[in-house]
Amino acid sequence: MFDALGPQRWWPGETPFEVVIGAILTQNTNWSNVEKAIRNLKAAGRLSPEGIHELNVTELAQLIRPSGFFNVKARRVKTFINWLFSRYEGSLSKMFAQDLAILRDDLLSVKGIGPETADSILLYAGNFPTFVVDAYTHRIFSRHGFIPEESTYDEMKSFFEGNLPKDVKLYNEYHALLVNIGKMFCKPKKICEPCPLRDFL
DNA sequence: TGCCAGGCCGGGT
DNA sequence: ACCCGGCATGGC
Repeated sequence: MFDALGPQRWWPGETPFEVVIGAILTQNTNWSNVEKAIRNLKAAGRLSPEGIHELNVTELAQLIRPSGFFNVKARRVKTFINWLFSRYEGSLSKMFAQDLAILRDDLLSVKGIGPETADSILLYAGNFPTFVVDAYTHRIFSRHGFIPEESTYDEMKSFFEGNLPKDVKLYNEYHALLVNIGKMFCKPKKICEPCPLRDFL
């Protein structure tokens, strides 16, 4: 895949905090919509833990409106920020100073942060070696018979971590390539025949 | 035009 | 323990 597509410049966030917020906003959402929401936050001078902490949920919801599901996401972002302040004094650096396994469980305890969002935060903002599974990963590998269709998130994560060297750069690039390839060739109700991905896998 | 997007939660069975 | 609807904007 890498030979065919090259490096993906994945998650072009300027700061770890921007990546974290993007990870929540992009839940089941096109990235171009998320970019608009991030631009709004930036333009309003609110793209920081303190900046968001001082907003109420309604104000935040208006700023992130283009990202869709803005009411739920505003609550999720606020919940995360409140948690960040109560647990890590509002500091991502302190948060990322935790051990991987502990921090992952910690993140999963925050309402609105599921396994993919947690792993995205850990890998793309914190540079931890944790593999990110998403809908494309599942679709591509189950359709090709590498994993059962009914695999759980953690089963798939273990599958990839068990078959790949534990390497942050590799995990980063691999997930990015899967998503971008999936966008082109692996839609939910359009099964390509023959599948162009055969050669990659 | 309908389909799709880098999920997750909560309620009903 | 599953299954399923709700959440909502924007691009093609």
